[in-house]
Amino acid sequence: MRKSGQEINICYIKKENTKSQFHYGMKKEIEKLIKKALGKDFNIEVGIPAHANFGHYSTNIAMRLAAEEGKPPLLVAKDLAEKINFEAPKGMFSKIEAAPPGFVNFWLSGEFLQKELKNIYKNKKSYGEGRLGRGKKVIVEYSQPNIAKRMHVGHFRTTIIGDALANIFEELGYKVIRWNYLGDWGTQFGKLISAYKWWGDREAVKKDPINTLQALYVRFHDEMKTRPELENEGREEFRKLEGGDPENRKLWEWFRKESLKEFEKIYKLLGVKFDIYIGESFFEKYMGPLIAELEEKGLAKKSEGGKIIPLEKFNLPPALIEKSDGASLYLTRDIANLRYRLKKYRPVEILYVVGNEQALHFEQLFAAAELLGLTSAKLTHVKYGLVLGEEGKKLATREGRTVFLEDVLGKATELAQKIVEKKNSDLSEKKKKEIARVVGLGALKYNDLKEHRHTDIVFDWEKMLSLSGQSGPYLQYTYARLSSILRKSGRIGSFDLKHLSSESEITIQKKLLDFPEEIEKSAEQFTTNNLALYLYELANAVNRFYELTPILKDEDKSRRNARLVLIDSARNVLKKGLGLLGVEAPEEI
RNA sequence: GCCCUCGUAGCUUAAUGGAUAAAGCAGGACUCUUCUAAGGUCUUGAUGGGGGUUCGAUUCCCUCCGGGGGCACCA
Repeated sequence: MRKSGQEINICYIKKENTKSQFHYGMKKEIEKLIKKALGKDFNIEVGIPAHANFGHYSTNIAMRLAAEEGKPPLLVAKDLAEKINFEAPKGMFSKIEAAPPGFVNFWLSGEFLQKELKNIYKNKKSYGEGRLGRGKKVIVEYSQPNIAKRMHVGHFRTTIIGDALANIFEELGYKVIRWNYLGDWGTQFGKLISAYKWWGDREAVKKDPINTLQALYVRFHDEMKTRPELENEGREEFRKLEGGDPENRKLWEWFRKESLKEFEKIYKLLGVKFDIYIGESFFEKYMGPLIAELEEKGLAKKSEGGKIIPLEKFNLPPALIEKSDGASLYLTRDIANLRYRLKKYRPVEILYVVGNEQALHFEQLFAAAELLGLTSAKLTHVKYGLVLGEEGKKLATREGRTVFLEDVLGKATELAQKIVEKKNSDLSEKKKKEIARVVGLGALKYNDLKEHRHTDIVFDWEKMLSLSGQSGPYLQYTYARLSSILRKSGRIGSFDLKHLSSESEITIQKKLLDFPEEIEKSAEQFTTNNLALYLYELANAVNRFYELTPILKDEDKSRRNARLVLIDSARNVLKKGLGLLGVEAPEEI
């Protein structure tokens, strides 16, 4: 994989640009309303307060206006609240009030919430979809496994974060290109070829390709400790490979083919798909011309036997693009890759979902892109924290200190299987097995996606396999229970949503209304934790609701059906939201 | 040494510069004759230290302390 900084945009702005670019949903509506009431353009921000007694929505604009106009904030807020009340569509709010020190708080009316719920219910398939990405392409690069190495827990993060972000952008109407940039080129393959020539066994590789190859690689590094000359040998083999040596080429192709087969198996287990598998080797043919061009334009120069792009003006160390032996480097291939993508696909944005440890590489890449005028897309390094070993240190393949993805998946499924046996032993074996798979995988994915991607994760079996509390299975459980109620209810007949006036019912209605904005936020910030938390809060509100409110037994059919509409809508949002996170929602659990 | 990143409850984490810092786990007390107890209810408990900007700072700036990662012939 790309071994593994703050997102870096192409203009070399160091800070993440997280200003709103999509905007759809209630906040946007209220912002428009305030603008109208204000009668002037002002940077208006509407938020959702932390406490229910401060309203459904809130704005601090009065305090900023007060500072500008030199008036008491609360007075400005009161004045503004009055104006908005006048401008607001009839029946939209039940209350708009000014609160000290100068907030304006908004409460949606029951009537309005009911109207919105009806919309959500009627458009259940499309609810959450945005249009802002229409006609635009985004390339999301993620997973990036290395040929001849087993995928480990580190790959899990890039793969599921990338997959979720791709889903989220798609939901907003973008055409998303899911790109698996394979680590299939570089000195490591010289080392591997060298190792194979020393100790390789054709039959053993055939039988168990990746494990055998990986063992060879680890042995090579071990032996290098006592035989340092091996290092040069590895480099030489890579140089030969890059020069077109038939024997090395053939070995490389073989290793690559076998590796891809095994990767496919894992992706199938993970439920992840890619549109394009183009790895580093694809760009080999562009290396010579690219380096020549960089030199011609005066961007690159010789240094210490190799060739570098000086990047002082970006306050960065020089970027090495050609080694003294003439071999190309990771960065060189990435520059070629970027140019290729921009030309062929014309994306508006490219996301590189790669660990924090590669921050410098991407700073250098983006700086080089600017020098070359490759500025037609916004480039973002979507960084994530490392998966550290239990002792809090980096897991390294070279030393053989890793936890493999397959083992994690297996263990999660096994644990889920035990729990299904205990909780739902009367289900068929086939169903139990399927539930164990979905729940085990859901637990792993949710556990990761619920944390901010910048956070380092210390590998911990127990936490990874958590099946209760804020977890994937909790959401799946809620979904399955709602499904069960709706199965038993039969067709929902006529209903009157006016019945949905209890506190818990209003909480759910309001929560459903926030869904589109949560998706938008995820896309703006390239995060999944907000969406994961949102779904948990929705599920929690729903669990509290049906815990105390029997739905099917209700004699009042109109009220019964209204409640069914409510939980059916919640069920659909849960399903769609989980789907965006790449988590399946089972009908039974 | 330079750069990136993180520091919030016993543990793992949330919080566009806002109002009473939010959860989960673990601990304690309840809760299944009632649509799945993988649930629900109650409860203990926190912003590393020091400055600054601001009406308001977990958030921005400076500094110190601490963890993790990176710094031209690996990817």
